[in-house]
Amino acid sequence: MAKQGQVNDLPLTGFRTVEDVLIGLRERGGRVTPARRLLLTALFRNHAHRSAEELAGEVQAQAPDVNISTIYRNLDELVGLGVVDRTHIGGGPATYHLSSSTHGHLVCEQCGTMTEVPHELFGELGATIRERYGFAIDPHRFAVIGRCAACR
Amino acid sequence: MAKQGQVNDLPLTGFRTVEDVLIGLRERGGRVTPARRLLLTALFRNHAHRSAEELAGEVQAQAPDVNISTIYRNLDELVGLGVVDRTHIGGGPATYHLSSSTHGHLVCEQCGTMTEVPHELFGELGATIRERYGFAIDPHRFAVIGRCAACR
DNA sequence: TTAAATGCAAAGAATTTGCATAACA
DNA sequence: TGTTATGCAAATTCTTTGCATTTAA
Repeated sequence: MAKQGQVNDLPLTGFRTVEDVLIGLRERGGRVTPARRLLLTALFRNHAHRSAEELAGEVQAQAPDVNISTIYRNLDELVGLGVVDRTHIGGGPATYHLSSSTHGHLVCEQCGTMTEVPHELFGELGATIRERYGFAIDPHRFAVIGRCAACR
Repeated sequence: MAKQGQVNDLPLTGFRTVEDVLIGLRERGGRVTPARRLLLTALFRNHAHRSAEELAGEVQAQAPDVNISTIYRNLDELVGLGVVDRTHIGGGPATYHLSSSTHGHLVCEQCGTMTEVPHELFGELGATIRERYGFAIDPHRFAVIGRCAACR
């Protein structure tokens, strides 16, 4: 059984709206609460990377009583469901944003297999490279050469 | 003037041994202390990514009185000097390791220019990809396609 | 001698957890 | 009604900082 406050964490895919996610959540045994709806609304409002504290601020603008621990618990849940991506930057707080479906590729130099991986994986790298070298990664032509699990 | 406990932080390059770094440090107005020598010795012993706490443990095996705050202060200094790289993984503690000179490439899809960038930039990405997909990036064939500063 | 480095303790920031209460389904 | 979710406070983990003391040069 899942521990308290955590729904079945199989990936939740194909969502497009706040209500989509909430419905998926309910189908998995979770509950639709005001805090969850407000958090998702904040996340859907824009795709910027925001800290738990920033998201809490946005939620609290509507519902001042929502505690930051509730934000953390719900973010953990959404990360587990694949709805949200978490990124740890520098020494600062983790940032969260809706996971996107764009992707990069892992190309095996041995068998040529191409594995799609979520574009988010490269997000931080892309930002760093742009900053330091003025080099813009082409997200649609992003490929990494190496050896796949099968060939190793 | 640099604040207390911090030497001139221009990059310190071309070091190969613990003593190299210590000499460079002294030339910049820093001092050679037992704690620094032990920390560098630990870092040079292997290139694994280790947390401040793990490094403190190795130093304390020789000199039990060295405090973790001294480890943190010296690591900060070495990072500033370019001798050590710091990586923030997951939610856990930062990890440190000697900076290496190996590199990857940024290939411009327009002019074909190839820019070398320190391999460390890809370190975290490589670890993540290996973990999640079992895919091993070839560090010598790591190339990223995009558009260079000049062509943008 | 004197500025830099250290030890120690305390503060800080980010996140997690325990538990009683509230509220979805 | 029976869990699940929440609020609140306290605990944890990692890191930084203030200050008196020590020490390298």
